[in-house]
Amino acid sequence: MARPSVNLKQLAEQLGLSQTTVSRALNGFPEVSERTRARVQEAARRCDYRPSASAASLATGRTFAVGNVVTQSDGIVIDPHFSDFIAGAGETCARFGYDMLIRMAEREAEAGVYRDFVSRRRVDGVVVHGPTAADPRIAWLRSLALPFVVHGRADDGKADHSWLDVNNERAFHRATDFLLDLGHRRIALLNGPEHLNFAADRRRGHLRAMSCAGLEADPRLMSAEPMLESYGHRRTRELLARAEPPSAVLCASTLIALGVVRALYESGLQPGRQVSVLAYDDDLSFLHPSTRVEVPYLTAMRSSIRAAGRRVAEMLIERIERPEGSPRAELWEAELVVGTTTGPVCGMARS
Amino acid sequence: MARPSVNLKQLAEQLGLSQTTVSRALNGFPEVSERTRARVQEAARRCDYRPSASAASLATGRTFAVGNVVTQSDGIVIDPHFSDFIAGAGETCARFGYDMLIRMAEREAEAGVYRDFVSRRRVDGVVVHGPTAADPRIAWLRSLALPFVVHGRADDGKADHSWLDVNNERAFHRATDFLLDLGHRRIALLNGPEHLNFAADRRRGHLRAMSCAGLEADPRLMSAEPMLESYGHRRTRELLARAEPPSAVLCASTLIALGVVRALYESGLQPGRQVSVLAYDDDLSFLHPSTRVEVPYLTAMRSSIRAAGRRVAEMLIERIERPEGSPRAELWEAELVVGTTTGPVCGMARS
DNA sequence: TTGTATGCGTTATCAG
DNA sequence: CTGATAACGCATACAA
Repeated sequence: MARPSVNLKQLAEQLGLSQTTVSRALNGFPEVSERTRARVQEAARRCDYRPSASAASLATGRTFAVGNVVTQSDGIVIDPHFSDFIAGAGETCARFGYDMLIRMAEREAEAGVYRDFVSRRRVDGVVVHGPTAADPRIAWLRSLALPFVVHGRADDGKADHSWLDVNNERAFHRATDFLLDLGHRRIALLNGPEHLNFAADRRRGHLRAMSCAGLEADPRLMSAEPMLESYGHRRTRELLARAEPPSAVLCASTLIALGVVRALYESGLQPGRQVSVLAYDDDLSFLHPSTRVEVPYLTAMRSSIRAAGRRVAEMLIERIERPEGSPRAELWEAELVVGTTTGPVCGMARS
Repeated sequence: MARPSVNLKQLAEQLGLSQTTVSRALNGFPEVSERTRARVQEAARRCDYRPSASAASLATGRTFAVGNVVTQSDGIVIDPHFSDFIAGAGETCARFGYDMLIRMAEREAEAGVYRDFVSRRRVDGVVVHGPTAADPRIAWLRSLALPFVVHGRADDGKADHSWLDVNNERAFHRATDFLLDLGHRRIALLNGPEHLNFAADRRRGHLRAMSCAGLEADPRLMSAEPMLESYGHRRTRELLARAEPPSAVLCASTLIALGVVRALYESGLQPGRQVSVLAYDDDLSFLHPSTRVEVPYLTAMRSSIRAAGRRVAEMLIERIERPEGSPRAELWEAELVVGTTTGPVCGMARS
């Protein structure tokens, strides 16, 4: 058992003051004299006094922790996109004196976890990850009166809660336009799981761009799976084996793109030459330098998921600390970064 | 503000019992009659009663949370290896009713975070990540009497605390032997940062294997950097540009290996033909299907970091719940998985 | 087998 | 400006 340091009572005794005064001095209450405050702060520093989190929490109802439920429904658990988001959120939390609480659960148990968070007063608020169409979690959280911010959009974003999302539809519209401008017509879409709103939005953006150009998207060129390197690899091999292979591949993640590139090379093709590759780039920190280099390698629509994490945490803390304020919504635009993996349609893959 | 459900007092009143009896019934104390217990449990379920975490924590001193300090000293923050470990630890924690607390901090502030954890009674124990030679954190934690388990080895593993590590030295010894058996002599090592023990151990294993074979390792073929895809890519291009390029590359991570493979293909070389690639494989879940296939792609020394996370959390919870027990230490062996990226030395790269 | 009383370490209310 | 005193919600030593 870890033994704590001094507590408020001991500190007060040592100073010859009451606990009340010491508490007020430390918590920045205005009515305490400057002389006393200085003396108290000095003593607190000397004794390395810190208030017990559980005692403070019991007294105030606040925990200074934000919850994150990690569901492990599909085989994959914590994917790198998620952990980069957490890294960003963690930065903000640390800055504001909050901790991040992570709880793993089956997807069906997620409602129970929120209830648990509230009944046991474990967190002050939560981040909702991976919203789906008509996501039931929104209603649960509202009925629990637990502050929350959605990373992504639920209820088409018109709901009365805070959210932050990337304009995925426009990002994939633009990405498709870019490929169309290069002369590509047979464009494969390697999307993420489309029960998730962000992936559905991306698909819609792609389809809109195609139809705006008077083209019909070939459903056989579209797929939706968890965003793994192996998905890009396997799917690309399948696509290349067809009678009419695509001349361009649009990927929902740089991880997928790595697999696509690997498969292309294995088939003796060069990305940007025979087949163009364009990916959505979450600016993952461990792939960072692949994209953030002098001459970008991968052509991509980019928006930092870590920055999103930072901002979402800010929004959540604001909801927690000023619940009377109105919810905020932000829609970020991804930027197009032109690298070397895209080029005009040419060669064997001409359609 | 989230409004809680019923508390113990209300539940007791409702049942016409004392808080004590209700508490005991719920916590499985033997002295309560079965009839009463059943009645209490039924009522608790009906009211969805859950004890307040802060109140319970204040009364017992336990928090049912384990801490993880994430330092962001180098640019990279949460790398995928870390998050996969967390996923494993999270599984165990969930199973035992613990939550994972994540706090981000600068490396220099880590000592302060542990003190904060203890003084404010925020967690019951912590996982120590990325131990270095003569890691000061061990002493801090011991002096704080905070239960901890090290993922990796500190103090050469002879210290009086629990730890779990992979036998990195042997893994890289074996990996090197495997390449030597294939006839490779010029072997490049793309290691992780060598101030971390695991990387230092890997280097040692590699060097030992070389010297056992009567060979001298060429320091110009060895490098140590954060384990990014871009590192593998850039470094491979450098190596290939030399007068005497290596015929084999030994990587500290599959992420690095992906970059190596990409660079090889860009140079018109095929992994397993002109240049062999062997990686340490943490069995990262999002790369899982690339490596866990019928015919493995990448030749690798494999040990699941997620399984390590599961086991470390078990060990930590055991330390927390039975501090009088003796610490445990486990050294896991990585298994060799032969894939297609290695082959006998041949062609241009013959040395 | 059940109940009473007290402590856990803060914060907050209300006097002075 | 400062100080008693009462919550906060649970666990537990001690009585009955």
